[in-house]
Amino acid sequence: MKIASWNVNSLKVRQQHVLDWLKESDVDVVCLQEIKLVDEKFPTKAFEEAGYNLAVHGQPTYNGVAIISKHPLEDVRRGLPGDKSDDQARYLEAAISCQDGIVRVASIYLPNGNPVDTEKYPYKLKWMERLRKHAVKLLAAEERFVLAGDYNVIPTADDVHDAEAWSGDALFRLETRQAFRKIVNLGLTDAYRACHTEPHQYTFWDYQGGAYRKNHGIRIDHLLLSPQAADYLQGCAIDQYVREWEKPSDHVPIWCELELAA
DNA sequence: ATGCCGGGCGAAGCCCGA
Repeated sequence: MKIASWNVNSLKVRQQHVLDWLKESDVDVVCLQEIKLVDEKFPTKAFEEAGYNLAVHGQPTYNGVAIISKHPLEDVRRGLPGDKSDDQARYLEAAISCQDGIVRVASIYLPNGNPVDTEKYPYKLKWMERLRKHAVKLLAAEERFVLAGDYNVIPTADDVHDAEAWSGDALFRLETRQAFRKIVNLGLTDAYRACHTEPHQYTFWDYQGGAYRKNHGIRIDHLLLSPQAADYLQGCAIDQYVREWEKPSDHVPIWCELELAA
């Protein structure tokens, strides 16, 4: 089963990109972030006609996450537990069942957190702690799961073109990396790092200043696997070529393959 | 270079992203 994550930066603008990429990548499941749509405006028909099942947790203008799957979606959960006052659509979870078994998948759009001297940064850190607590609960079930998303976290200096320049940024500052490690160190596997050791592989390049041309990127989109899922990990890749399409998202898809039949 | 792009909203210019 191939499971992907992609921050599309507006599904309205990127709908055809997603349909084209689904066709050629042949992934089973893609977790989308920043769809920037309310549920009613989701292009349900286009994806259903292409043969996909959908779960959507939308919101006007900002945020919004979705899961698009060839296989049926069950036990859909909208929103990250732990704060009833949080109305930002950043978390969606569903169980995907195919003939070789079930994998629980979450689409995550973790808060950016900049500027760090505003309420945005503590919101990010609290959100990460809520995610950690939720991961503890998921792990207790001893199931296969993939937490896929735009984490807005640069895990190490190898995951950014200029670590010095990013040292104070909400995506890279020490507290952020510590909070991320607290999640990973519960026993999750960063699928990309489990399959690749080479540094400076990125999933995001800013639109500004020719960042893509200069390869000034960051690796912030991650697939975190439970031990039960990591046992079946066969490969992981970043589809960087999508960044060269006409009017691209600033993020590219990342996917992993679980060989469930093995 | 915390706004150089690019999107939303809505019809000009501000808010937001990373």
